[in-house]
Amino acid sequence: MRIGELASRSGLSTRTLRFYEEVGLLVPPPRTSGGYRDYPGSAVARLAFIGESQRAGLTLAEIRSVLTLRDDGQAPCAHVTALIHEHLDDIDRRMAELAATRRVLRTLATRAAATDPAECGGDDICSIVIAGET
Amino acid sequence: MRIGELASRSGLSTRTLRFYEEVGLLVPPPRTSGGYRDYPGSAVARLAFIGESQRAGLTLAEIRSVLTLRDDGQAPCAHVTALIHEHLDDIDRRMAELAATRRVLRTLATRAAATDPAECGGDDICSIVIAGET
DNA sequence: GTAAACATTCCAGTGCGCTGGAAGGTCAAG
DNA sequence: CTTGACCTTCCAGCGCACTGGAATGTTTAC
Repeated sequence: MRIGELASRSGLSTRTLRFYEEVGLLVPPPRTSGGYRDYPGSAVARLAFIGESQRAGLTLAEIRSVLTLRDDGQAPCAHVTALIHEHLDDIDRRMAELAATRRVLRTLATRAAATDPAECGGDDICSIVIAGET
Repeated sequence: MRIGELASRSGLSTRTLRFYEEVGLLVPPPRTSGGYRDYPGSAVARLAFIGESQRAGLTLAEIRSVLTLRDDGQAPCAHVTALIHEHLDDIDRRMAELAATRRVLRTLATRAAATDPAECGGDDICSIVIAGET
């Protein structure tokens, strides 16, 4: 199948497919006599795997590492399991960071609600963000 | 004060300070006879404001927009309040996304725990990520 | 007088996942 | 035979917040 068909079957652009080849996610397929890429049917499943892995938050580099193992004939189970747990930890960290930022913003929102714009204009830049000694 | 002193007082690098000037967060200060930047004391408070705004999750472009209002003599209260609420919404969206990704990963972790590496090796790439018809 | 610490400018790169344009070659339908 | 859809390569940029190096100039301390 040519790149356009693979694109519409996978929901990706032809540009993205060529990019995936460039970064090693897709094995360079054989070419037709005219020089067109000629993908095997299995490319669709490979792209589905890539998409699912992305939805799980894996980076392209990590996905490539899994695919490379597979292409070398090795079972990637252990590697995949490790990646999953790394990402769970990562997500927990990021959620904690977001929660902290959210607390900061909530404080500012409260302060904003209590601020009279008329009295805003002291020496500081913005008494909502950095509270003055009021 | 010269750039090195401002850097150590603010905890930023001299590179970052020059970068901040380049992107319009710092007003270009006067220069000494030797061509060195000569910052007013108020630059410290300005950088504190920038830092606090960043901790609240504002982008440098947004922070600049607040500072520009201030530099033009206008009270940025209303603008700041709007930014705060935009970011709160943004954070809620991102936390929901992270939670969704986390659910995907939890599913994969469960599947990984139930996967026997010995039987991994079918036609698919990884039965943890995309479950086969087991 | 000389060395070290500090400053200047300019250009360019980082990571991530694409996306865009230009200039051209190939193939099927009419 | 021409049109138009499809394909090719190459180079370049996005957004974000910096960071790095090179080559050079200034100030301070001894």
